[in-house]
This record gives sequence, C-alpha cells and structure tokens, in this order.
Amino acid sequence: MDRYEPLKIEEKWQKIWEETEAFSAKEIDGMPKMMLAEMFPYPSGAGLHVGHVRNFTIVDVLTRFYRQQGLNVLRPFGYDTFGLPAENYAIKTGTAPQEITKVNIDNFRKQAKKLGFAIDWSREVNTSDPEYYKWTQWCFLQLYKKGLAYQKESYQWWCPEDQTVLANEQVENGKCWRCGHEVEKKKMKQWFFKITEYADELLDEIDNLEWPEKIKTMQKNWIGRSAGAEIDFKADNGKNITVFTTRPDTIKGATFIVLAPEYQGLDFIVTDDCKDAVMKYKADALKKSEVERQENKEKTGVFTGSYAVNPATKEKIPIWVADYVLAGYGTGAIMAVPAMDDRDREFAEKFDLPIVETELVDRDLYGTPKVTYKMRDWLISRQRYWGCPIPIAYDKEGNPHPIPEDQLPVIIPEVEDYQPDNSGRSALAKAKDWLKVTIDGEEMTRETDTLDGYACSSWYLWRYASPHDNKAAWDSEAIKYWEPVDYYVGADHAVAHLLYIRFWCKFFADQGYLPFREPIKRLLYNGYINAPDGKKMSKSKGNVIDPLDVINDGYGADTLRTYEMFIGPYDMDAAWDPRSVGGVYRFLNRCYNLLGDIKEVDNIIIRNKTIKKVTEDIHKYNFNTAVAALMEYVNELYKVGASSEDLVTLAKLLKPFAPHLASEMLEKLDADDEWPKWDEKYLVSDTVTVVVQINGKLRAKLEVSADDLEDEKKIMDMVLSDRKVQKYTEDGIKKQIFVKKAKLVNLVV
RNA sequence: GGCCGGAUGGCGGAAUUGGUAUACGCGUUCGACUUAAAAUCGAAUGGAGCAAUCCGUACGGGUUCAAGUCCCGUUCCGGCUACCA
Repeated sequence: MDRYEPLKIEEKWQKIWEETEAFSAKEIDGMPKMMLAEMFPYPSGAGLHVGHVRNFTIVDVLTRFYRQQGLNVLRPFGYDTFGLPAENYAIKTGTAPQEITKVNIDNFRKQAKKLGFAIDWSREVNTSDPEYYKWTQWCFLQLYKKGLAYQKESYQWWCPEDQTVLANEQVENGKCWRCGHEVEKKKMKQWFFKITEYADELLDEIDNLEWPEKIKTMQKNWIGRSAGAEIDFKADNGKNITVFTTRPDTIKGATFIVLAPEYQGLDFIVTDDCKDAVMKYKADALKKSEVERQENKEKTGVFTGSYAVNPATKEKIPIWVADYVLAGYGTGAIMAVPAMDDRDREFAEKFDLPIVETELVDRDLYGTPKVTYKMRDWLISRQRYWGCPIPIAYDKEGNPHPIPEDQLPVIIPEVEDYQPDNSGRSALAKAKDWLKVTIDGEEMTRETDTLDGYACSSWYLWRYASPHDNKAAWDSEAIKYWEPVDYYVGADHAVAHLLYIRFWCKFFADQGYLPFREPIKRLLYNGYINAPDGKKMSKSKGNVIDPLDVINDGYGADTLRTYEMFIGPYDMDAAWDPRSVGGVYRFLNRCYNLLGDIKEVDNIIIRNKTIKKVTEDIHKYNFNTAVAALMEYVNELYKVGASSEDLVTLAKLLKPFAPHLASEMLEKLDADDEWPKWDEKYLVSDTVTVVVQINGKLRAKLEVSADDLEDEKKIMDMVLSDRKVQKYTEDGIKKQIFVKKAKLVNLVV
C-alpha cells in the first residue's frame, strides 16, 4: 500500500474536475435545486487568506453535501473588483486598474482551484467587466426612471485624503474607513438611492428570514423605526415649531424646547438680544468635527430669547438651541421632558431649567401620529475613477439625462493620470473626449462620478443565474429556477451590503423583474480566524498565515479545509494553531492508511451512529463536531478493524471536508459518493448503561438489557440490590427518581 | 451610556437543551517499533489524597431529586451602536 501523498492526489483530482467540468450546473426541470454562494471577495494582491478559506470551505462543505444527496446544486464564484486599493495602486504606479485587477483575479482563481472548491467556473462574475457593469448601469437607470435614483445638494462626508465623498457607513468614529483620515462635511450635489422608500418592508420582513439574530437586530437598529407624534408648539412671534417625540403622552412634563443648531428657521425664532450668542453657537457647532462631538458629551446650548406655549399645560416654555438635538432626525426640534428623559434632565440641571413630574395623557391628544426612521437615503456617487460610471449626461442647462439603454455600457475611459483633483471630481473628468456625448442629437457632458461599489454587489447574485446573458441583466427563467439563494455565507457587511441587496430585490420585484422579494433565504455569518497569538492577522505584525504555504508545506488542501472546519464553531472567531493542523493531517493520513488493511468485520452500529451524527451536524452547521465524529469513527476502526463498507461510508462522509482524499478512497474502493443513510434500528443496542446517582452524584453504573428499561420496577430492584448502591442507602431512601430518557436513577437519602 | 454575545483542564473546544462535565484535537508522560531519531502504533492524562473520598464549568446567592445549562446579583472579555428625542 502506498502512502498518503496529498499534493499528488489533489493535483490529480483537480485536473479531473477541471477537465470534466464536474461542477457546472444546469437547470433541470423538476429536479430540486440548491444555490449557495459566499460573499464574493475583493481580489487583493495578497491573494487568498485563511479567512477566505474558512468562508469558502463552509460553502463548499454544504455544496458537496447537497450534491452527494442528489440535489441540483449551483455554487458560482465572482470577484468584487472596483474599489480604492486598485485605484490607489494606479495612482502610485501608473498601472491601469484594469491590468492589476486581471492579474489579481487570475491569482485568486488559481488559488481557489488549489483548494478544490466545487465551483461552476463557467459562471465567474467580475464587477469591473464592461459586460457586467453594463447591467449595473441598466439597474441604475431603472431606479432613475422610477425616481429612486435622484440628486440632492447636501452636506456630505468628505475624505480629504482619498478625495471622495463617503457614505455614513463608511465613516468610522469620524474617520475614513479606508485610510483612517479624519473626515469633514462638504456641501455637494450627490446621487442617492431612495432606500427609505422601502424602510417599512425592509424592517417588517426581517423576522421571516433564517438569518442570525445578531444581523437581524443590527439591521433593525439601522433602520431605526420609531412611532411617535409630531406636535406643534406656537412660539411668541406666531411661528410654529413642530417637534417629534416618541412619548407624546409625557407632554405635560415638557418644560422647554430644544432646536438643533442647523434648525431651518432658527433665524426667525431668535430674539435680537440673543442673536449674537446663538449665531456664535451655531457657527461653533458646524465647525466641530464629528470626533469632537462624539468625544465631548457634555451638554452645551444657548437660549434663543423666545418662548412657546405648551399646548397641554398652556404654560410658556423657553426655546433653546443645543447640539444634542440632531437636525437630520425627526424635525430637528424636540420638546424636552426632563423628568422622563435622561438627556433632557442633564440639560435642565446644567442650565437650571424647570423639571416637572408629569402625569401621562392620551398619546393622540395633542399631536398627529408620525413614524420616523434613523435610516437615510443611500449616497451612491463617488468621486473616483475606478468605479462603475453613472450613466447620466447633462445638457447645457445642467439638467441630467439618462444615457439611452442602447448606448450602454458607458465604458470607463483610459486616462494618463489617475489622480483625482481637489475640485471633487474623479480622474474621469480628465478624459476630455469621453466627456462629450450626443443624446437625441443634443450635445451633452457626461457625469464623472462613479457608483459606490455596494451598488455593483447589490445584484451580482442574480447575475449568477445567467452570467453571459447579453440581452438582460438576468434571465427570468434561470432566476426562477435557481433563486433566491439558499445559503449565503460571509463574515462582513452585516448592514450595508445585506440591506442594499434586499432593497434592490424589493425594487426589482416591484418592477416585475424578480419573482421573489427576499434574495437570501439563509445567511451564515462566519467568524474570523486570528493569528496564533489571538490577535488579528496583519502584514505589519508579521503574523499572517498564508493558506498556500500550509498546502505547499505538504499538508495539502484537504488538511487545510478540514482543519478550518474543525477549528471551532463556524460562527465564532478562532485562533490559528499550527500544531492542530498537524493533528488533522494525522487524521487524514489514518483514513488513507485504513485502505491497506481491509477486514471482514461488522461495525454496523458505530457506522450508523457516525452517519447520523455527521449528517445531522452538517444540517446544523456544526462542522467541528462532524469532523470530531469522523475522528472517533476512525479511532474505533483502528481498534476493531475496518470493513470495505466502513471505508466507503467514511470516504463519503469525509468528502465534503476533504474531497480529494475522499475521491481517491472511493475510486480505490470502486464506490460512488452517494450520501449514506442510517437506520435507527441499528442505533438501539441490546444493553444500556443505567447511571445511579445518590443525591445527584454519580455513584454507580449498571449494565442492563434495553428491554428492562421499560420496566421501572425491575430497574429499581436491580439498582437497590447493587452492592455499591447499598453502601449509600443504609440509612434508608427518602425518594427515588427514575428517568427513562436519560437512563438514570437518582436516590435521595 | 445602550443592545447583543462570551467566560468549561496546560491549550482549542464537546455536552442529546435540566440528567454520566471535559467528546474530538493539541500538548505532556510512558510503552512498542528502530542502532538512533523522525514517522507510525498503543496506553495514561481536571486538581488534591496512600486510600475510601473530597473539590471542580468566572464570582456570590437561589430554584430543583438533579444546574455548565434555568432565575437574581457581581466581575471580566469581545462585537455592534453611539446624544435618534
């Protein structure tokens, strides 16, 4: 018998899978389908890391598991290629992003193939391929036609380092998510998607999804729906101030009003006496960076000099301005109820404003019911070169016009210099010829903003259904067969991407393009893999484990895959342990070596037990304990010997984790890979162990026949006549408990 | 500050959902094979104790015949969120 040589075996099977196009999927009428995908990667120059491997292997285990069960399985793959790293690289080196992207994709593909993933390679999708982004632009135009893509002048987060606008979720602690530079507010005309139109549906349908509760909660909080009321307060000068509150029932305790510094109409409220102070406060507030606002929570504010009437108490209450009230939420004005609200109380105490205990009134008495959301519309324009061009052009008056669909794609022009200028325009503005476009005989100028990368990834799962379709973004028949996606696996984008794709799904369903309203049935959110020291892997710390090194060191892809499934619960972070990798390698080695010594033995009980355990564990995504069960099985086979049926079963169960080794074993055993079934009748053994506890502590174990378990009296007789048990029960027994299900007797003495 | 997770041997982690705590792997120790080492195979391995036994799932209480699991309180660690009225 030859020895286990993973690299040799893996090369052999990868070649076979490639040549036979083993994983290409086709729609087959009447055959149950299963579609799985990972969140497609950004192909960085560094290649695959161990986190990708964990993510992709989870998908692969499920893919192969369901294939072996006879389902028609689609497992595609793609690349999320627009983005800043490629553009920054271009700025630095002058290399076109198109070129470096191609190099990186080729590298990623090569590496993914070395891992033996059951991918349908004919369905690769790449967001920066004009054949792809043509349809991203088409999607934009559909949203534009329905008024859900619109322009608005507003203050936006601006990163002075990357020279681009950022979306709310791309600002972390007041800093740019990519370069860490402090962001500032800049007033610009920007494109938005009207995601708020779907706020209610996005929220209400969350509970129907088989997604981790954590993610569902985060999305709910992000949408942030609160039901309350708008209430009008009449000011001295006759002006109305409408406040939003979730507690209209506490209105009798409202002892002052607070306006946001940016409140529209503030000028009309402020008295002449207070004008200077208020204007100075407002100017200071606008200057304050977000970091300062977050770090300093000490309440500040100024009195406007005006009063308004509380409609419930008819009392005159002062109107203040303070930056703890946000202009962008509700009406930018609140009624302060310091007796009920901690922030209002803090403010009242600091500025010596009255705090009045309040009795509650009927919620609808003084206001009109109103629902507000924390979620804002999705800012999608980016002043970057390496993104999908927004298919819009402007006429001489500056009015936007959609590029006609038959002129798509709007291709990214080649430029000499990728550096954006500080006018807030991308390097696209430098492509003078490209800028000119004729629509309906009229000369126009193209939009130079590109789309947020999240727009490109908001529909790629549908492209997988018909990736080469040149008549439509997706084929309606293909998508009806394959989608929605059954399993989507990732470790990031809890809110952004996973909310945007739901939004687009609902929109395109409304336009009749999709036959479902939720794109992802089940979501698995896997944990990160950290360095052996428990810290995040990073190049600068020099603690990065390269998965390709693990393979090439001689362990092979099967060990790497199986180890990453064995490392711990898939949804928890885990630390890499190089020695445990060796343990998994030993296990696979032991599997292979069993082939050399096939015996005439009957292990039907443990075999059935293992089939059941592995099958159920995979259904529950307990991949780590599934591998442990296989290890136990192998340990047992080493003790008692393995029949060829044992080895066939072992190889079939092992295949989702270690497909090359399992394929090799099955070939040598001349067997197919059909997923084995267990029979419950082999799981009930003739004898069972009855545990005897005295006062809840384990004191004895009795072997009894399984039939006796039905006869409580017989069991108790056996227990009570046991010599060891009698030692504890000399002073009599107060209570006897027999638990058949647990095969357990507890005696209270 | 708010919400959500965690805390189990020397280490990573199991535990049928209230019923034999520590499966599986790593590490360690011993043995077999070998001239030797590696590899491989086998055995042992929570702590204390000669023992019978006692103590053990972050800490303090509670419920129960029985608690890692349920309840109350505390500490520490991680994630998200951050003045959202």
